[in-house]
Amino acid sequence: MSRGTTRERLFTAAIDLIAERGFAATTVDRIAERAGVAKGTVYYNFGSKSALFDALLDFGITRFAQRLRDAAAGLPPDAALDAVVREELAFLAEHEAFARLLIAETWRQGGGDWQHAALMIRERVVGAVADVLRAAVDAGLLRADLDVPTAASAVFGMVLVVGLDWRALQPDRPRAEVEATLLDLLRGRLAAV
Amino acid sequence: MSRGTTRERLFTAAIDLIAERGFAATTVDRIAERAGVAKGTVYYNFGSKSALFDALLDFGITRFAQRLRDAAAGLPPDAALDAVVREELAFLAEHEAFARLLIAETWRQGGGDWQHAALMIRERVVGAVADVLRAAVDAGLLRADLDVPTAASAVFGMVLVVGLDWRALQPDRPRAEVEATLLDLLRGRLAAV
Amino acid sequence: MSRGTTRERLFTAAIDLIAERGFAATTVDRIAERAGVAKGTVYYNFGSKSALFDALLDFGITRFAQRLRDAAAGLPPDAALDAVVREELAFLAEHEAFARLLIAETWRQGGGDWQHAALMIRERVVGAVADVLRAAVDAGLLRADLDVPTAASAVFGMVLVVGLDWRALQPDRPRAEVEATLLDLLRGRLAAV
Amino acid sequence: MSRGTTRERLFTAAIDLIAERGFAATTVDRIAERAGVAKGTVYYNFGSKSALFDALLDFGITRFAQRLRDAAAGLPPDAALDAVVREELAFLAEHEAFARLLIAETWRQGGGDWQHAALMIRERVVGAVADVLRAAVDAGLLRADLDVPTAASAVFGMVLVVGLDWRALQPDRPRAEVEATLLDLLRGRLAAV
DNA sequence: TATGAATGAGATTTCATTCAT
DNA sequence: TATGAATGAAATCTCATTCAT
Repeated sequence: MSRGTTRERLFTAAIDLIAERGFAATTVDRIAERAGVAKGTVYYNFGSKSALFDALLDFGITRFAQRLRDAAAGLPPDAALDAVVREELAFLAEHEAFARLLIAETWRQGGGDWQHAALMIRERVVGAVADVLRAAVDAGLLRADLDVPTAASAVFGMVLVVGLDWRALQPDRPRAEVEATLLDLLRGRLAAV
Repeated sequence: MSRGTTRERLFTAAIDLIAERGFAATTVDRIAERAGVAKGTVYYNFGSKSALFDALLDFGITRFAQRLRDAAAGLPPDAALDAVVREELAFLAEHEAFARLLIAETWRQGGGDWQHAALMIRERVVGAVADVLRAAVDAGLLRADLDVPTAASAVFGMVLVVGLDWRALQPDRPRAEVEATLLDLLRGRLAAV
Repeated sequence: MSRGTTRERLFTAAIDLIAERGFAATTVDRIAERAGVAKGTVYYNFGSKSALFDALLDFGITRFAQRLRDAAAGLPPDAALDAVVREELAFLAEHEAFARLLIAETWRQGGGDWQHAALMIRERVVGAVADVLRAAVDAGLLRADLDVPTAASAVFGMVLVVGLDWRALQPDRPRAEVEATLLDLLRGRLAAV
Repeated sequence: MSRGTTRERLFTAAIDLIAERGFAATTVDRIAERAGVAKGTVYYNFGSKSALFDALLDFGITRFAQRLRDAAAGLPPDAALDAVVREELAFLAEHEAFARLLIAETWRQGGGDWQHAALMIRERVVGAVADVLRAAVDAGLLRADLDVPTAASAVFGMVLVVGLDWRALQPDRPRAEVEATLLDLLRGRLAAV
């Protein structure tokens, strides 16, 4: 089996398991078992459990950010914002396990390497949202004095939490409904009249 | 040292450590060490590591929910929504470690005990937000067909993520600025004109 | 069981086993088994396998050096030299396992902590021999220009190697005979006439 | 690359590493890495880690013993003893890593394979010293009742320990000085007058 | 002749829990 | 009410060896 294939199998297995139980509670034994390889293979490929986690986080974040950028590419600013929100929700639904992992392992403090991971999230995923907001500001669609980083964080967080709650509490609900509520909220269309 | 004092010291120590490393990665040894007591004392007072965590979560959530309810109490619906957002942000700033713990340990699945904890969050904290939204709908301030649970989740999540990013990335920024951006976003005041 | 007792039992067990197989080939499992304690107890008391080894080396060297000093104490320089040689041989016979460990694990290079251990040997055990030689020089019994450190190293090494070969190859030979050959060699009494 | 070259590169790498860390603590991975070949190449050439070690020990000991015999060949007994000591010291200086390996891995017991290696040392290297001593006894230069095996062990050990201490502690000291002290000690020329 | 990904047995280490004091 | 030495199950990690290429 090629090295690449093995690494991907381990990624998939690890994402699922870490999402379910968390990083610390997921054993290398189980990751190897689910990937269908020997335990030593994890260490041959990644060196340590936490190196596997780092690689996996990097892999997932890169894909996530790229998805958001691709969704917005070429659209006018107002449509781009809707597209980014839609795409984030779609990604969460598709990669629910990774989303759980992201929210559970990201907001750490002090723990050395985790700080680094947290910054990666901000820079790459939230950054994609911020870029769209900034383009909307430049196009005159949003207030010129908008606090873009905070707004990007707010949009990203709102969709993330709503997405996870949706999957956890009402998984049978159609995505369109959840999406509509989010877009209404975002566009200020909550008022009664 | 009184029992109450010992328990409180253990609470504080556990919150800090779990916020830093996560529940599974926090050892009873370190909790006891930071609290300045012997390891056996943890077991004498709480019986087990997870019982300590449950007690701590219950304690924190009760306070958090009560703060949100108190903030909204007696206010007209529109002012109540602002007040709840303000209070959530204030609580996050005051109890940053607990907030990190909350976001890190809540969205788990399959873990058995964790499901229970997750529901407690939803029912008690997000419930406080939902109550305010429902009152606004009843008062005709918000659309009658508003998806209240989703909106509550969105509001709670937006503030939570923005609050943690604020503390992590720009701790010196005045709370008023962050608050203003959040309220504008919530009230649909982002449009350029 | 008191902590002191447990540590001593682990020392004894570890010295025997490391002498037989070497440090790296001796498992913590076997050390614990021979000491009659659980494996975790080794870690509770010493923190790591190599910390146990360091403690054990320090313990053994301290005893060894003290035995040599005590043997020479109060004797005139010429008798002191004989006494030190006799005592070194006696110690090797009594603590054969520790002697094997000493010779096997001491002359390492580069490996970080081992350098430190090697210096301890030199400073404390060989130092005891050097002190006796220096006293003999001062008393006019040995050449004033004697290279004391090298001579001390030579005397120590000669007795060490002879002692280990004796135990390994001819364990039934009386110590007196081996001792006599060593003292003759040392005193320059090998010549035919 | 020829087979001979590969084997030599592996010898050199293994000697250095085993001298630094010991046999058990030296991994086949590191040997291959330092030799600049793939791990499988070690197995292709030697079949196993211990076979590599055996071959290396045999190679080194053969050379060592031969050097001692060559140095003594054709000399009168008294000059031969000096020559053997000088040559041993020279060999240690040239092949310091091998000497460390020798002293570290020789005095084991119970290890099964090691017993064999230990006997090889005794028979071949110390045997060369013993032969010279026996010739001196036969020539009437040394006491007829000299315990030749013990004396050979003593001479070999003295030079070995002094040589390693010299390289480890005072590598810049000229060999002639160390040599002179050893020969004086051996010839009983330590007395003050 | 050489490679290096994969293995799995066995090593070191961790840590929640117990219990005698 | 509190302690901390001891435990042992279960975790992480190592590494000699194999084998398809």
